[in-house]
Amino acid sequence: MRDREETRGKILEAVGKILAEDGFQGIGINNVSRKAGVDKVLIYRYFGDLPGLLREFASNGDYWPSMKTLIEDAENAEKAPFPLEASDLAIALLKGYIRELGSSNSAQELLLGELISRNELSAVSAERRERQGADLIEALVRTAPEAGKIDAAAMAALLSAGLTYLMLRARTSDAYLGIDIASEGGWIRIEKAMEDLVRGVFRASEMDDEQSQDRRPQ
Amino acid sequence: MRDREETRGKILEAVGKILAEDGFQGIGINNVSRKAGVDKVLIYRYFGDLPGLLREFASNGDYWPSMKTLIEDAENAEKAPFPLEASDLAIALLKGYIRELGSSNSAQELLLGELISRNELSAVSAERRERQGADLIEALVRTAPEAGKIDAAAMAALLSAGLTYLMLRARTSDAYLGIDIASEGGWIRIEKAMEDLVRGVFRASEMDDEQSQDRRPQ
DNA sequence: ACCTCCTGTCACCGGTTGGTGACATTTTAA
DNA sequence: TTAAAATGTCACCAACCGGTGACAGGAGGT
Repeated sequence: MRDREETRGKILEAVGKILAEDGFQGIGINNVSRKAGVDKVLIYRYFGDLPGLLREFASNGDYWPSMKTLIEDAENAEKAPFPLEASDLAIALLKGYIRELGSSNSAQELLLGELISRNELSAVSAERRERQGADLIEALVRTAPEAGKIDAAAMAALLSAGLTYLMLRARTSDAYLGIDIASEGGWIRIEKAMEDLVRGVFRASEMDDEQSQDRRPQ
Repeated sequence: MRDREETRGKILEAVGKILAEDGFQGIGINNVSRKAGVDKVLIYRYFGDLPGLLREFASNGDYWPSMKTLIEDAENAEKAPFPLEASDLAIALLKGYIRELGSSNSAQELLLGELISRNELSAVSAERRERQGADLIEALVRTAPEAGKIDAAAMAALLSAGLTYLMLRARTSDAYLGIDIASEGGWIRIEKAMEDLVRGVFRASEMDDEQSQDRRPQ
């Protein structure tokens, strides 16, 4: 009742809870204070204003699933019987991304919020994820150098963007372009399509190598 | 001043204007009435309530760029010197989609609105576009039957979803996964990546054909 | 001329938003 | 013990939201 840090904690906790339950748009001074069981004037005292609260939440909260485990999982899988091809690694990363994103409502809300408006929370979270994404690409090219021949970043961007959109879309629609994105079966089709696209582009790049230059590296 | 139809027209027109200028979230009774120069009570009289207004607007307005011209353009291009491959047609369609979507702020707002919430407007527009999308896939498979061997719908869904997300994302962010989606150069990379992915998967599907069965159709 | 219906105008409702000033209580330091 | 500073409480603000009731004026039909 008289502990500043505890009160601050309850407020930040409430922000996280609202983000996960009510969604990004539910985050407001009145709603947060109500959910935290705290007078809203304390929010102003401790965080300045709403943007300040969001800024604080963005830099402290662990609202985004760790991409580190995603990379580690994929790199561990690389130590499988025979070395994975770049395509396998890329596919593993993208499938991991689907899994992580699909299981975190907060992450989905955050991504949605980033689309809707620029604000303190979305700016910080976007910037943080941007860094993680760069790490991901870097990890891909590092462990599978042949991925460097193609514009892996642009393809990863396009495919992960597609997966992201379909994930967000499934929240309000059942179908997209005839695909039943609300069902398990629809997502199996999407994963398969993603897999075929990735494999196809790597195989095509190999073919081009054989045609254009006779000696192949390694 | 005493013409019901004219007033109705001004109201619907204002909805379209708000959609294009202020965005989806700006559509509200008070805002519409202000923009239309009409007392808001008339909106209630002529359209019932806000959902009713949106329903009316959704079924009358031409807020979505015509996909028909998109298909026709692609099919006319098919009458080029030598018949286009399925991959060329698919790429042409997707590039057309980028062009159409990129030039229509209303369309972008509508897509954003569909992500945010289910309401009368987003429901109708989503359903209408769903039909157009099915036409698109149908046109693709019709003019290029070899596309039927792969899950063209799932791939089209994934790729167009990716393009859509990046387009919406560019409204609030400058970069995505290191790609500068706010610049022309970034979009050239994205288009190129999309092209490589599509070509790759078609070529891979041809290779599989040659391996699995010796006689190829046509 | 009368009455009715339709169009348009205006003031108002309860509820929400982000934000502030004044004050009581508690904790801490001198 | 006393004074200052931090913490918590409450009432209030203007601006907005979607929605409604009452009323004025004009048009058409009888």
